[in-house]
Amino acid sequence: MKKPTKMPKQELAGSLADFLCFAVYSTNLAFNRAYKQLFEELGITYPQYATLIALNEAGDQTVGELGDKLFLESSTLTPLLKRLEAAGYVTRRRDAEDERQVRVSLTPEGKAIFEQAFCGRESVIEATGLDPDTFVRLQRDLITLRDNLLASSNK
Amino acid sequence: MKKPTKMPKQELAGSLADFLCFAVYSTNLAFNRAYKQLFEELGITYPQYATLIALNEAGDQTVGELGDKLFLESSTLTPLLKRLEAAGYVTRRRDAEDERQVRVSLTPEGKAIFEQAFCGRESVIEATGLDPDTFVRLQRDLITLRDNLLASSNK
DNA sequence: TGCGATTAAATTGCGTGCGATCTATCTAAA
DNA sequence: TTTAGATAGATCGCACGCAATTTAATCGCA
Repeated sequence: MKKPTKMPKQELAGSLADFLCFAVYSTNLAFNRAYKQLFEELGITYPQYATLIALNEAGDQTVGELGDKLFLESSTLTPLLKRLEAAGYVTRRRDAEDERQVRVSLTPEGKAIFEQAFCGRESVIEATGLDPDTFVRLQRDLITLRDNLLASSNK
Repeated sequence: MKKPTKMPKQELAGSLADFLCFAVYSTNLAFNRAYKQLFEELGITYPQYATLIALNEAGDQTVGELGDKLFLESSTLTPLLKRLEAAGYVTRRRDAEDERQVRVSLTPEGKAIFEQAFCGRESVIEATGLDPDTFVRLQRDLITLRDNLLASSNK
């Protein structure tokens, strides 16, 4: 947590352009649109791709562990994982040790899709028009912001 | 558009933490959660609040103009505006000059809700834990990123 | 004036995203 | 051992968000 400096009052204007949350919101929409064509060709969606990244990163995880990494609830993940399973990209099975948990892992087909999307994303990265320093700084600041927001909303 | 410098290859790792799009995506989820309680108390949602900001900013706009500001399609805005109308926060009426267009404006009740949310958001801004310089820089970089992405996806 | 092309919004279908709730399983204390 | 509580996923209902399509109004040009 950086110093919790209070924003000066004159920053509190009422225009959309003054809202940091709107900058994040609209940039997220823009990323969705930028990636749309790539994902459509592969037959997956943006959050499904994030799930494949998480699975490729660590393999064999429970729904809860995936949710922690992706910041999603089981009510979101369960249907998403069932769609990935129906597409043949992941497997879901009850853990033998603890039947409450469901373990998810990538199939070879899922790994192939992940790698195709991973290669394709380079053109999107170039489309950001950011120099590497800005890219890295932006990423770091966003993650700090995210974690501060989550920490405060879990008070 | 800044210089379109190519990202160095070694930045292309496969972990969620390396994806700028995931940083934006998850920060957006975090903002949603941070604002949730405030909006719930007021009986609106996060995108509805963005719509109220846009309406307060300029008043009396068509659905298309709102969509341009909010980066949303009519298929998203029409139901959202109907819900705001049902709640009594906006009015929708066909333009007399051009009956294809629908003009939307804030009611006094809508303006009151906007102002209550506007005051309440200060605590969320403090929860970001960002110093003002970082806050401003982040906002500027995000908007540049967003506009570059949108420009490239409209090729 | 007539009529095809264009435009604005609405509708439809599908995939998130979440709170609330439900079910099945596991844990722990009496 | 029994059973109350906790835990992990799944289900349900609702609100986005968009592509594709439809409907209604306007425009353009002969």
